[in-house]
Amino acid sequence: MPSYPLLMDSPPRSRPPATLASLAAEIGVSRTTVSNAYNRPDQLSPQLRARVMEAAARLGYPGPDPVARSLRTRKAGAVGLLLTEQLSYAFRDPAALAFLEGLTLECDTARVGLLLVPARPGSDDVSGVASAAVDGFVAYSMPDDDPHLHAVLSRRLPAVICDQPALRGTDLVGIDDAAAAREIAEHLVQLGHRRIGVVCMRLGRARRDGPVDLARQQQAHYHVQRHRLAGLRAGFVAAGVAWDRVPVVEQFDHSLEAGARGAAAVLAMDPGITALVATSDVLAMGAMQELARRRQRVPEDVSVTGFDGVRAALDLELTTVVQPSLEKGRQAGRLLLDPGRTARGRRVVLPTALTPGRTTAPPRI
Amino acid sequence: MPSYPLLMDSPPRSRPPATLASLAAEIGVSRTTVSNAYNRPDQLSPQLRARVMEAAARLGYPGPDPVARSLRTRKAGAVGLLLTEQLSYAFRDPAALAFLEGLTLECDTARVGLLLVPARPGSDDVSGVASAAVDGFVAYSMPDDDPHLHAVLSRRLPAVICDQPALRGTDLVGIDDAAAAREIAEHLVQLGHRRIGVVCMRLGRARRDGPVDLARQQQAHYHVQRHRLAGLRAGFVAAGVAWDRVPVVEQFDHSLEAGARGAAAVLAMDPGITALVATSDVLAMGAMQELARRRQRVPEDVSVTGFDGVRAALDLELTTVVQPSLEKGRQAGRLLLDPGRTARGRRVVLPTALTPGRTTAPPRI
DNA sequence: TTGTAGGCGTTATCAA
DNA sequence: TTGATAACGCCTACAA
Repeated sequence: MPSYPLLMDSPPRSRPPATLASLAAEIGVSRTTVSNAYNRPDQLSPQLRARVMEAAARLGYPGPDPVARSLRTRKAGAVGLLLTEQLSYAFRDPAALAFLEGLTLECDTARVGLLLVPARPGSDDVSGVASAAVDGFVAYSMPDDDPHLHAVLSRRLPAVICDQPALRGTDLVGIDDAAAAREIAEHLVQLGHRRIGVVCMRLGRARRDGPVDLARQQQAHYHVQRHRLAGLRAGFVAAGVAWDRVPVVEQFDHSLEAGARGAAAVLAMDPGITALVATSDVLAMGAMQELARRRQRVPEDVSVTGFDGVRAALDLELTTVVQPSLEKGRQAGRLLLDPGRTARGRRVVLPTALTPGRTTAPPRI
Repeated sequence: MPSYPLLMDSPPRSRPPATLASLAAEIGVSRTTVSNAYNRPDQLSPQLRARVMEAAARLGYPGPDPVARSLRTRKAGAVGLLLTEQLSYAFRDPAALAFLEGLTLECDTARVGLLLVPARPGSDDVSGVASAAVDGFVAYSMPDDDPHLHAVLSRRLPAVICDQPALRGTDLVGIDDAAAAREIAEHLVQLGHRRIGVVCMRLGRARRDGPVDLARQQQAHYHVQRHRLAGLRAGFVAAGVAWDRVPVVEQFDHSLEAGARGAAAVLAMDPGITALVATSDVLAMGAMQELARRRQRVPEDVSVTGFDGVRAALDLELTTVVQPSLEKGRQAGRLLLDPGRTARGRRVVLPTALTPGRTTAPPRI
């Protein structure tokens, strides 16, 4: 990597950087006047203001320091976004991206920045949360035992939790995961499926891949997954399926590859399933790749369902539940940025729609 | 939207929020001691520290205020990212996403947050830049006349510019756009193409769609586009192509639809082209959709090329130039966060690779 | 229209 | 090991 220390054209670096006070002294006016020149131009004669600005340019004064201003006004002009994953990871999940897009939309109109706060799942270092200069937080899909989340809550700032977990005293945005999952179960039951398998996303902070027993399903720290599994179980049990015989496989990673691995694990546990339920579209699409490798046709040999309704899944005509991910982001932003924000504990539950595609059909024979 | 003002379980709101000073007074120690309890635990007897923390919990003191700390230490613990588009837009561009991913990777390891600073193309309101509490900025693909960019430069903070524009005194990360574009031209020339059309991205801040004359090509405020067009021109002119006969169509939006419209416009200007060059993969993929609608086969009837090497394009086996978008983000982050940062005006030029796919072939006849 | 002065909450420095 | 003091740079009543 070439590195040319080129000619500096930055202004005289000798003098200490100009401040509002030094600028005021320079032109022989008060600090108030300089402050007003920036924040209340109408409180000033145009000539005086021009003089101030001219001097500012001359001395290289970049305008009032945002940090000092924040300290004084008690406003940061930014909101923090807490993501469960290493930041770079979130950008790989289409549903998370849609959420982010919705949130930024609201931040744009409210004229506030969005601070991405890293929250590595393995790390208990919450300094990123503690040191974030923000007016509030949005927590996106965090497990209920995540220290970063609790660090957010202890900051005593406005907070909106999206998807999970359900905590008293903060605003919530989400969907009815259990009901939506149950619809999937009923759809498959109605088609005639009784022998199924499930691939779900991570249920806790620790890396773990493989079969999940009922206890772990019910104790999952990711409420979304817990509720989706509960919904599936309710739907299938109602149709007489013995849930303890249903292979449920957890995948820590959220990727096509993980979906493929999950499908393989499920098939190893019961090669005779007629339907494979995934708790996300990404996992479902990965599962379909695995089935293709095994020359199993979808839906003739095995039906497959997803969850989320991401673009790629809809293009594939995957049977899935469509949820308004972008709208979730918007609602989270609105709740947080709502100027008349007084009541806490508001809940926004967004609608979902079971969307049958071409990946589900009656079981063979 | 249901909205339940539920039971507040927030602690006593009567008292004014605790501060380091009030906490110190409460337990009868100095502020220094409390500060040390948080920042230099080893400078304290364990018992005293325990007493401090206990009192903090009791009074609901959330720890040192990040803004006040920033003011004192002159460190914000965050970097700002300036994007040319409404934030929500950037999340639709795979190359921008890859860049973002690379940048966040570096921010993660450096333990700093990333502040997304909105910079609407139409707006001249640079208050978002002026009020960003950050230690430095990364400007991603901004036009050279953008007021937000100049606001960044006048903040006198470390700044790294990615892709464009080339400005003395700041660090730069990019690729050799002209050379890469010229390779595309030479590839097509070698195949035998002499009658071509071009769809390019926006060349200025104002919305504009349609044919672009040479003057506008050479005055484009987006350096990347300017250099790519210059590279194409150089390559084709060298082969005897009369550039002023080549239809070049600008598209303000960056989407598949825009690519389709651009292709349509080019074909309207010269239905006899044998190759269509797009200055981004997204535009190229949109153009292919338009060609498909017209029952023009690629590459039999028309060859198509892109630029960027995004995943979807490579899956389609589009002939394109692959550039290391994620690596650009990393390099930008490194340059900015480099602790030994003294020299300005460093330049990092990353390699590109012309990657022939299945969308280019010799012209028919 | 302009100026005075106090304080926002913290940390660095130096002394005890 | 602990404490006193002085900034950090700004905003905003209030007064002139």
